[in-house]
Amino acid sequence: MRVKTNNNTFDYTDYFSPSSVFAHLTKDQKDILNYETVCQFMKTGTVIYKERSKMSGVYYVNKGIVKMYKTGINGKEKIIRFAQEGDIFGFRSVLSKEKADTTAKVIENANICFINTNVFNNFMKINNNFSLEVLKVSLKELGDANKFIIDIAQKTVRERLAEVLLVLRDTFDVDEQRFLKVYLTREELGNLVGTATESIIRLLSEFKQDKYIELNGRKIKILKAESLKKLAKIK
Amino acid sequence: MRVKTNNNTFDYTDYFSPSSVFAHLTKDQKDILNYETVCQFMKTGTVIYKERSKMSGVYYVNKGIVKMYKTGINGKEKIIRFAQEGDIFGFRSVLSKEKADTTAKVIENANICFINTNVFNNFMKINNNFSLEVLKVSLKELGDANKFIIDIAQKTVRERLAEVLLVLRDTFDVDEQRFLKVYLTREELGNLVGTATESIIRLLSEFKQDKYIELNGRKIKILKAESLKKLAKIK
DNA sequence: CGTACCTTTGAATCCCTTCAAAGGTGGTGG
DNA sequence: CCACCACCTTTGAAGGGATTCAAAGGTACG
Repeated sequence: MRVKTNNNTFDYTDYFSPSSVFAHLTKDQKDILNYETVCQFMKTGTVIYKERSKMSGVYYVNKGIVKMYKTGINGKEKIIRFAQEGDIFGFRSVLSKEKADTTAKVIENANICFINTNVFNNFMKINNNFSLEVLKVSLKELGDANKFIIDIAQKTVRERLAEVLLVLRDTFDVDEQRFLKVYLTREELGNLVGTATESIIRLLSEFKQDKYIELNGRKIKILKAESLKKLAKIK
Repeated sequence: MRVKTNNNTFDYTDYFSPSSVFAHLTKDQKDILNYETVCQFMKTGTVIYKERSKMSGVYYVNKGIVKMYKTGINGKEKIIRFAQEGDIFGFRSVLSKEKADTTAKVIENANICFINTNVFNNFMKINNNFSLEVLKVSLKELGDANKFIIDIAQKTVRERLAEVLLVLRDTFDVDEQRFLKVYLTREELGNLVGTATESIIRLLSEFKQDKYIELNGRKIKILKAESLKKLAKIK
């Protein structure tokens, strides 16, 4: 893939992650993909695309973390999902030929690749294995969304926060000191759980007092996963 | 398709709706599908499959309405979506090879068809047009789910009910007297909106007093769609 | 070293749930 | 055809979880 350098030239570097959907392309198709893909460094806070914008292609996370969120009443955001190394995003809009229904924003310095709609759609058309793999990704997202709907509809904020912490651990893993490898502001946690920032703060400090978690600024360490699981009422 | 009769023999009847995903099969594939499909009358209340059951195929609604719901805390249900004439359901679990994540229950006398996993998966494998069409359906469901998540996270129950009424009208249309063509119990409306039955009752009677809607038992007529839209804060 | 943003705590308010109880409706079987 | 039972609808009242507003303290980064 082509990676933009500071002086606007290109370097040709790594291939796509073997766990990404692109692993299911043929050798020739991978070559085309690598040639057609343009990657770019983006620092935390960069907006990749906005809700209701027209999409001209799909994105691939080569490195870093991106949050996808929808803006609701009073400009309050709801984080729908994250994309990290090896994930693609933006394909829902491209495939359904609709405008973006979320905003994508970098929350950890990232290297983001862009794949043109034509290139992507062509792969979808000519490579059934590939399109089935993309289908799998969207089914996974659909399953997650369904699960979240019942959680937010029926669980308390406390239960949802406990569950979100466990999900974050499974999604982003932990570092050597067992801190979650994703650093969210209290507000972002609220936007993820679907509650007010203040509620997150109160509950986090409650979890800390109960020794379920350890806090260090935005870094969170889960101490008692089992207790959180019970609290979250996870079956 | 084969339709089971009372004395356990089969009648061969109608083809699939031209608006269904199966319209994208080839003539030969349609013949196979029609031969392999078994349809059956099911009356209101019939459970087609339960959450966590192993799926052996996908379903097609030839007639009637089916609700898909998840059971949460205290056995309280959350309706995730409906399937009506021409819709397929159960494919998420079949394709992702997972157990069902919802229960499917008939809420209006229905004729439901069953298509074996092998048959369905084979079509997915050999007919790219077809699999892209199934992808489209799941993308639609994903878009709806994402939209619902922000609604339930940020809107009040009143706003959500107003929106749900409008969505029901768009989904099921109205009869000659302009009543919604779907009859839900107050409890089901609650399970759809994500609130208590009593809240639905209070709000419906409020909407009625405000002349936004007309009620006749379970039949609902929307009188002022624009007012409901404004109330629902729909962009 | 100052500004912008994030975090924390307190207090008041409210939307919604829950519990309880009564009234209504529809369908089934005698 | 009517009675009875199961289920659904309605209304009232109390209680609580969560939001909102406000204000102060903390932190990071240019």
